[in-house]
Amino acid sequence: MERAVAICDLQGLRLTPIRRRVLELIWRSHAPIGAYAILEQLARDGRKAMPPTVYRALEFLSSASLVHRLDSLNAYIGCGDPSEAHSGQFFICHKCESVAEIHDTATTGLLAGQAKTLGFHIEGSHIEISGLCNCCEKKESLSG
Amino acid sequence: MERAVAICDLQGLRLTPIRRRVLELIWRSHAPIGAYAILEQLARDGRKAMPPTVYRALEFLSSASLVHRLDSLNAYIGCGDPSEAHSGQFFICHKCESVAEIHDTATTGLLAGQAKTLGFHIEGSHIEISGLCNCCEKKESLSG
DNA sequence: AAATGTTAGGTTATAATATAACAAATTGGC
DNA sequence: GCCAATTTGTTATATTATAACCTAACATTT
Repeated sequence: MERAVAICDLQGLRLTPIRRRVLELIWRSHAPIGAYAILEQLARDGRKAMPPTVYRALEFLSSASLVHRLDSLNAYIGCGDPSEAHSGQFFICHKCESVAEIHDTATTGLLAGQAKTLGFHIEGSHIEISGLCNCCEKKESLSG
Repeated sequence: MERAVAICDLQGLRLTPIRRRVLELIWRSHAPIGAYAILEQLARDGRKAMPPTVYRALEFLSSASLVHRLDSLNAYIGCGDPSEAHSGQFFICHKCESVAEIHDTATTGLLAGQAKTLGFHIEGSHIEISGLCNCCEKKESLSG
């Protein structure tokens, strides 16, 4: 959290109480969390927040690269390394919902090469891979 | 379309009239098309289809690899090469909505390597890259 | 042909996700 | 304090997706 504050300060961004609270909730969740789940949590705080409040906070946090939206899940996770450029690879376990985020420049590079061939100008290379994490796969092979 | 029919026959899948019609509509659209847009088209045909009808057809076509769902758009496109394994890279222009689909085994291989390091078992490697296509980027640079 | 099982489609209702539009409040600079 | 800009509140609604249950079509066996 301190890092998040520092990052915002550095860039002149305002990490207001709501935004900060949403960021905390995302970090505390061990799995990707959806907008309406965040809304429920805020309601427990006593805040009577409405959807736009949450979506605005999420948009702010996304554009500050403090969280990532996982399109395949309609859900959000904290960014493992906000200092990195905005291009990562996400390995999402569809069983336990854990997510591993890596930043592999070789992959990004290959895609950049393909893009060049196509004449395509990449703006955001964000990759979601679905499968089973190590732990869940072991469980599968036991039961199967 | 003939290919689609052939592929289904080969695998014992039933490309019923509705499924076939949905597939046609997806192919005729030059951009990714959403479920409710398909629904409207079906309505113009005179069919009074309801959402589940469309979603079922889409699920069938997806699992037969005849179409791909683009999570970042909540929309569908025809698969450029249904004979390929189910792992492609999609370069999506956020201006004109065109999509280029490629199957780069090098990229898939790199990700497989990363997955191995993580102990992750990949089940579907479907990559969506956002940016500007060649054509739209040129237009941008003229106006900017 | 009748009985049966399986797959596909129809129908109703509702869940889940996301945004538009406008009003009010807060913040930071002057 | 006052202005302008940004942030948040509020109401309403748009968009996307599925649950649950029923009927129809078709295939296989009897």
